Amino acid sequence: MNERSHQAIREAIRERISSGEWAPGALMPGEANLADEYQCARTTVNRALQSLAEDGLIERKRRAGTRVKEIPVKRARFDIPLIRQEVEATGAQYRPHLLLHEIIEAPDAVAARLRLKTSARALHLQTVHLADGAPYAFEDRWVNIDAAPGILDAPLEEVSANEWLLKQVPYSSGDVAFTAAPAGPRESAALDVAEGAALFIIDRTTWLEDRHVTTMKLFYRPGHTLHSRV
Amino acid sequence: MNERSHQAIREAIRERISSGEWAPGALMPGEANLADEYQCARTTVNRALQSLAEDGLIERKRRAGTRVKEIPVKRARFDIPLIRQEVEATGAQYRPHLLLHEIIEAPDAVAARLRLKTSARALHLQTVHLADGAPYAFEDRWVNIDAAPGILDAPLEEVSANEWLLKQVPYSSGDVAFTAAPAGPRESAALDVAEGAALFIIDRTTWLEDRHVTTMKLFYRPGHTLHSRV
DNA sequence: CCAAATAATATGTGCATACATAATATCTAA
DNA sequence: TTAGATATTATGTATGCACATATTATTTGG
Repeated sequence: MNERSHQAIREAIRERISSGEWAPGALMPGEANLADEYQCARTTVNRALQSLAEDGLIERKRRAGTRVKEIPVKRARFDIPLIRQEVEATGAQYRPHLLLHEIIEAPDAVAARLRLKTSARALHLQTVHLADGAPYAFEDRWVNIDAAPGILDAPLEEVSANEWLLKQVPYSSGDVAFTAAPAGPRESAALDVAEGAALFIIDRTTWLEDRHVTTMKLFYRPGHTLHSRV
Repeated sequence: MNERSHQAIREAIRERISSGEWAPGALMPGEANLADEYQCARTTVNRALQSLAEDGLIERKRRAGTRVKEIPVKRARFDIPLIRQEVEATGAQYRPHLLLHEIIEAPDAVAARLRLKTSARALHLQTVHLADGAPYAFEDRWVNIDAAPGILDAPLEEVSANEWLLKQVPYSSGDVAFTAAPAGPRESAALDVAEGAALFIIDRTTWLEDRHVTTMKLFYRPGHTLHSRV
C-alpha cells in the first residue's frame, strides 16, 4: 500500500473525518481539491471517496458535493457459514441426523414463501445438526420439489439438505431474518433443552431467479451468538 | 446504466455464473479475454470482477486467475438503525424513558470490554425505549466516563444515551453480536413480559480508535425480527 | 414575479496506458 | 537432483483525458 494509493488516501480522509476536521453534515472539499492536496489523480480520490460512501461515512451528490454524514449508518456484515463449517471450526466432528422426511401438503405460510399453489405438496425435512454427537442446532426445512427435483434421491443421511441444495443451486439469492423464540416440543426434544428455552433463530428463504427453492428455520441451542464488526 | 457499463458487465457475468456456464471452482476467462468479448477496456472488466469478488461469488488471485467459488459465502448486510428511527419508521411516536442512572464500580465483564482498570467506576444506564408509550426495547448500557465526559451533563431524559453518544463520537467503530436469552427480572419488568420469555438481543461495544466508549445490550420484546437480503 | 430554459459544476464512469505485485513456471548451477 | 535465480503472467492500481449525468444556479421570456 503506497503513500498515494487510494487506500492510503481513504484512510487519511477517514482520519480527518474521525478527528472532526469537518463537522457532521459539513461539505467536504471537492475531489479536485483533494487530488491536488494529496498530489494524485482525481480518479484516485474518487475511488477513495466512493469507498467511504459505501461504508456509510459520507454522502455524495453530483453537483452538490460530498458531505460528512450527520448520523453515519452502522452497517454490520455477517458471513453466514455452512453449519458443517461452523461446527468443524470449533474442532468438533459434524454429523447431520435426519429426523423427519415427508412429502406433504405445505402449510399456507410455507406455500406462500415457496410460491406454491395452495395445498401443493412439498418436501418437509427436520434435521438435528450434531457436534461430536451432541445437538448443535435443529433445522426445519421445506423444499419446493419442482425447483430441486433431484433432492428426492439425495443421500440426506450423509449430506445435510442445506449442503446438497447449495451444491445444486450455489448462486442463489435469498433473505434472512434473525429472531428469538421459545423452544416448542419439537425443538426441545431435538436439542435436548427445556421447553420454553430462549433459542436464537435464523430464518432463510432461498431462490434462484424466480424459482423459490427452499425455506427453513434454524434453531440454535441456548447461548449461541452470531457476531461481527461494524 | 449503459450496455457497456461496469454494472451491466457485472450482472452479465453474474448471470453466467448462476447459469452454471463455469462450474464451481472452475477458472474463468481472464480480464483481457472478457474485455475483448464485451468490447470494453480491461479496467471496466476489472471493476466488475472486483465487485463480484466483494460479493463473495468469485475468488481472484494474481497470476493464478479468477475462479468461481465452490461454496459462495452468503453475506448478509444489516444497517443497524437508531432505535428512534426504527420506532418512527413504524409510524409510532418514540420516547426514551430512563430507569436507572448511576455511577458505580463496573463488573469485571464490563470493565474488560471498556478496557477499564478493575474496580474503576463507570456510568450505568438503563432505559426503556417506548413506542406510543408501550415498551419496545430495553437497553442496559455502560459508559466509560473518561472517554465521554460530557455525558454526565447530558439531558438523557429527552435524548437517549445512544443518540447523545452518536452525536459526540459519530465515527466510531465497534462490534455487534446477536443472540437470544430469557427475560430476567429487570427485562421482564421493563418490557412488561413474563420472566423467561425469549428475547432477541443485540450486544454492542463501541470504540473510537483506542478509547472504548460504551457497551450495551438491547433486549427486544418477543417476536422482534431483524431481516436482510443475501 | 414566476415558470421554463439554460448554464455551470461536482461527481460518475469509460478508456488507453504504464507500471506494480504476487504467484507460478522455467531455467540454471552446484 | 534440487535449491535458488529468473522469467512469465494475471490481477491490482495510478494517471490523464473525455464525456455523461444529476443537481443547483442563473438567465430569460411571458
